[in-house]
Amino acid sequence: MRTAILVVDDDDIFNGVLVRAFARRDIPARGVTSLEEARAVISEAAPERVVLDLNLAGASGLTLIPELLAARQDCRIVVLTGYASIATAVEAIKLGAMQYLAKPVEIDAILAALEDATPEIEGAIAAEPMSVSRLEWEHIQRILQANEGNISATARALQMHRRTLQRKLGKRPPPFPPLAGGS
Amino acid sequence: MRTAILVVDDDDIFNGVLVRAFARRDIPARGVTSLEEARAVISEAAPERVVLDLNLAGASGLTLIPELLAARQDCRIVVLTGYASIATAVEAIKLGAMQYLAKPVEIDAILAALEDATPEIEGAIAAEPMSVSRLEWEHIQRILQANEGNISATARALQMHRRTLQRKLGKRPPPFPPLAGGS
DNA sequence: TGGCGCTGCGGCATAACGTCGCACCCGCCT
DNA sequence: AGGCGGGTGCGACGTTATGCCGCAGCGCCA
Repeated sequence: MRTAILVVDDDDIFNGVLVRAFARRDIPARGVTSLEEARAVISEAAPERVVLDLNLAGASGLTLIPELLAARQDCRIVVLTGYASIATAVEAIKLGAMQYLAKPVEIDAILAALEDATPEIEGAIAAEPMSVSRLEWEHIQRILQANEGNISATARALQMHRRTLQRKLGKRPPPFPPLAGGS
Repeated sequence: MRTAILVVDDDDIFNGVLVRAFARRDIPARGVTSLEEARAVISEAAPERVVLDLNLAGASGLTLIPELLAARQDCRIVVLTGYASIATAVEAIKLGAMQYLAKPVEIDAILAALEDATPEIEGAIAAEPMSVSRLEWEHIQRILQANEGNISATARALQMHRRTLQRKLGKRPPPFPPLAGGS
């Protein structure tokens, strides 16, 4: 028997929507909204399937991936975030996540990613180049990643004013030109 | 002894820039511009380090990743593309690439990704990343080039207002970052 | 306990941007 | 010829974003 799907997302509303959507499909699911709660659930009964949000009240959900896999090797993790960036996507997959999806996304895509381990190799290549704003966002995320989330250090590396970086980070990422949920 | 870095990119100019940049650092490198050439090199002497572009004259460089790893398990692959997307990034990492970077990118970032087997972040930070303005400028030039100098078309592709593009083009290029050959 | 660095945020002057409009040129079609 | 569509350059104006101050809170460490 499979354990319930663990939904980790600090957005109460979205979290609820997900859990109920799973419930409607007779899939047991449990939602938590913080790293602490998540850890508690893990130590209690390591989940087999997890939907993980990256922005958990400032903390990065990324850190949870190794813990999940340590608790259960065959744990299937799908990362789901409203602030999708290539940098964090690469990191998440490297850490062992199965899939990385950008919100908004349909429940079915999440389920598919959770169930389906087969990646289609013949991934289509994007037709359009990134917009300048998107490129900037990706670049910032990458450097921020390299600096372990240190905003001041990132601002210095980017030769950008710290205040400006803060403001940029506070905003939503620019729309991604090509496909998102695909795969 | 390490084999030369294999650069797979159908953009002759960028390919040349990369190979020369490596040469300037006394790093042996060999550039090829097609999947066929790449396969030839692989069967001849499986490279240890590879810089792989995704858009190879229509074909996806993604397919080369399994082949490279089959030829040499410890092959280090860095995917580099001008048409980055989260979907292909996820795919590339799943297939075994070490890093996924969006053009334009600094040579140092490529080298750092190639060398850094361990997530030792310190090394990566050492090299200064491009400033956002410089990154933007490089990107604009690239797309402008692709559109044969057509400003209106470039503005559309970049989802930027034509007036804004004009103003940006009218200004001098942003302060020079660390990057070598102007690509 | 004070110093140091990171963080978040308010405020303000200035620069950049989005948007509209205009004139001009060029190639094409009828 | 005239009309039409597309590209280019540029002025003007209101709206945003940015650079740069400053302040307070927090964790860290000698």
